[in-house]
Amino acid sequence: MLQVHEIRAHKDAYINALKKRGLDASADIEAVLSADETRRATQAKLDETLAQSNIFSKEIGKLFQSGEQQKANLLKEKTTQLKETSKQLQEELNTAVETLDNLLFALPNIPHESVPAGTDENDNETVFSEGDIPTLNTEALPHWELAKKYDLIDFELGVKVTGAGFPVYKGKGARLQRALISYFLDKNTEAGYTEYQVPHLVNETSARGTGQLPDKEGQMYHVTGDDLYLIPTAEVPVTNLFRGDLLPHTELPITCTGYTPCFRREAGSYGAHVRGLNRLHQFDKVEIVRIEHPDNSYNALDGMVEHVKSILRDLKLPYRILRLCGGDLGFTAALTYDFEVFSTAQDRWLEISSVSNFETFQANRLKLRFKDADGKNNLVHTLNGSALALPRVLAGILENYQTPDGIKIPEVLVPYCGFEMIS
RNA sequence: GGAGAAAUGGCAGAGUGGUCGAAUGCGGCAGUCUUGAAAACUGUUGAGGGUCACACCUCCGGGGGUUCGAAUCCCUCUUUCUCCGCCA
Repeated sequence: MLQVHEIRAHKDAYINALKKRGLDASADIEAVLSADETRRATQAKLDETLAQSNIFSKEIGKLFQSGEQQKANLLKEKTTQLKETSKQLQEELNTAVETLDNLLFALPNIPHESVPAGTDENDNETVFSEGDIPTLNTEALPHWELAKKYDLIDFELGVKVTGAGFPVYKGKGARLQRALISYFLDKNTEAGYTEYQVPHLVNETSARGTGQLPDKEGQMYHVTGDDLYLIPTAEVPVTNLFRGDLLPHTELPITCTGYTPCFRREAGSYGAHVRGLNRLHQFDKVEIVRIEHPDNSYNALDGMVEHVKSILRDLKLPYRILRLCGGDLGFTAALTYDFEVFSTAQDRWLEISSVSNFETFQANRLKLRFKDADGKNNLVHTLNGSALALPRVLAGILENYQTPDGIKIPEVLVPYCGFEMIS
């Protein structure tokens, strides 16, 4: 959520920045400012009324103590009107706050200056690429066929037990997946991230805190019986660990990693590109989260990018890094780098990580602040990224490492797998 | 699931209708003393809104109510603890 007082101070800058998202927000911004105006005016009136009635109450108290009952009763009558007024003003204030909040909730984060203009994924900017794309022979198979051939993943069984998009991993497929999770967690821990195991269901407040609500209401599985949401990413529970905190600046940065399954309804996104592991309702992901001093957040973002690079180098997968354009940027992000692995057999790029700086957008909702060296309280910057998302990495490995004799296991994973080859 | 107890500032812990944003202790910060440190002493030390700055307003788990006035009384929800039952 954007900060009102910032919008008040830099109205035009906000309108301009949002244009990069293809959004003409001038009317919305005006609405915010006028709602804010109303809120403050109402607040001031209410405060005045309460101040007056506080004065009366104190006087009445004194009168009672000195035994001047009659005078006290006289004053009491005076307060009835004030009570009525303050009750009314309180209601007005509540609606004013609600109006303002709803307007603010609807506004996305403002893009960082380096975000390229653009409307969709075609306008994303490739900023880096690395790794050789293997030349496969003509019998090369896409991963869903390899999965079947070597009995690694059973999609039909998942349909039977739950439904489409809930694959069942088995044998060496399950083992390879577990190996990847362990390897990612170890790698992240070595880089200084503290490992967490967190709940896979979150309450509404948490989902609002990181911005999944109200923006992505339909994307999450909602457990209505207990009013909880299945997490779409570990970002939600992990970041919310710190919701409401006021951290000493000496504790920054806070760095976390965690493995969780992720649940996404993916409503309406069926089609040609969702075969196999490409798009699932349940998948595994290892996430990294950083809580940073605002002055350091972009350094930290670069560091996260380098970290993810090193994982992909370890795995020897060909990949590229995109800087998302304004139109493709997520609601809460100021700057996002997407990592894509080239899937040779499918001849297309698969997104396997998304690394973002949210600046104060989440922190504002989370009320997550730090106390600066001079004793002032400020919002932190939050960042997160996948390191990494499992299914498409698995797809990339299966497809790029296939040989006529079977699938080779990337060297770094052999100790975790306990085998070198799937055949 | 049943019965009972509790929730107060960074922590511990007083406060049962007015002068309480809240005693006291610990911790934190600043100072005195000291070559420096410790100890001792002195001062200071919650958050949000609002204002140019003050004033002022709000907050004692959340929400609602009684009252001129609520940390304190009532209702409700949540959480924690103890006991019982059940159980990976």
